[in-house]
Amino acid sequence: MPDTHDCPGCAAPDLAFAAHDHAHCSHDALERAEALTAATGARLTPVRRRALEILLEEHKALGAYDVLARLAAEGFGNQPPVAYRALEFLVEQGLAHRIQRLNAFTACVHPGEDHAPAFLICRACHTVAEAEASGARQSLEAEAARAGFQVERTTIEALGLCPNCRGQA
Amino acid sequence: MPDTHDCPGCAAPDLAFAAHDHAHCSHDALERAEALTAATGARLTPVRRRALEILLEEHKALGAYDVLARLAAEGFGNQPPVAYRALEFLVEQGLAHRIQRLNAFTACVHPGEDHAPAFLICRACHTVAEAEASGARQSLEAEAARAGFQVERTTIEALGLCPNCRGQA
DNA sequence: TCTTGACCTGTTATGATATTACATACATAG
DNA sequence: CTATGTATGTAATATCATAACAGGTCAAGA
Repeated sequence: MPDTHDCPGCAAPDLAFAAHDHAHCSHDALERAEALTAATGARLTPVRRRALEILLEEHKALGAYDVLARLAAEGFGNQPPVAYRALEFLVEQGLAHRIQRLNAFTACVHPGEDHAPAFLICRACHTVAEAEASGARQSLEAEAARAGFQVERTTIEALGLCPNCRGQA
Repeated sequence: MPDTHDCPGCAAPDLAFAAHDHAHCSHDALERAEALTAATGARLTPVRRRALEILLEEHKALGAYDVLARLAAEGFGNQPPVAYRALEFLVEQGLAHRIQRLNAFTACVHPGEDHAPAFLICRACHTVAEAEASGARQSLEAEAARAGFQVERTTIEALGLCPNCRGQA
């Protein structure tokens, strides 16, 4: 299993926006997913695995129905729960994330590493990058603590323009 | 028009979770809303004003259809766009916020003051508190800048337990 | 005054997202 | 082999959101 230094997500915070060997990038994530689920006993079944592969194809967020259409075309069930269940599993296992702002899902770029992700969503090309949010998360927790609030889950997302689309505007 | 020191939102970051004179709190927000819209020329029409009053009744987030039902019962239109348009106006004017995690809306507790809000959402009682997110937002911007990403809008939300519900668990 | 144009409200229709409930299949521990 | 838990498939429905168009109001300018 690769260590942290091999993790493309960690090595390049702007990974999603930069040209890179995406085949390697997604292959790596898939391998990690297999290792992780094997380690915890979670079952990465064919639908689930395929759903993850679909999310890994691009650094974008896909709606459940987009994923569903792809799965259905490949012979899996064609009703919404098929997609929602697979996606829910991936999110629970930390293999994918839900982007609240888009009601959509994106593959995690460094599964298995404890991380507090923030998402950078380009409104022009719809690329979604996963950035480190530990600083933001800490601030948020501190503010919450002031109000006596106990944080369980956080949503930290930014909408804007990625470096590529900025250039074109 | 009251200055910052009269603002209940600023005075108490845990306002929503604490017992307080809510009649004064919501009345105050409504007054501010009137002053603000008058100042900018925006039209706080009857539906819009009523929608804001409905949101101000509680420190919770209401779905568009909840607001719609209330409006319809009072003689306004009963089709979705009626609610969505009023809510959209309120959000644009900074009089309400959209809570992405809940697909719902909540009244702003200190309209008119430039602020970067974070939301603390209690999963037990569904109270939504507006906290200061300038620290978190700064961290997020810094991280985004590292990737060359230009932030336009942020979503910063925490789901967890409010002080009251924590005690009961 | 009349007209124009901007904006607001209402309604119909539809689209997009998500869940509940139940039936069937499949793996594996006993 | 069979009981149990878990995964998958499907039907039906609930929930959230928008497009498109019609009619109303109001104020600015011809």
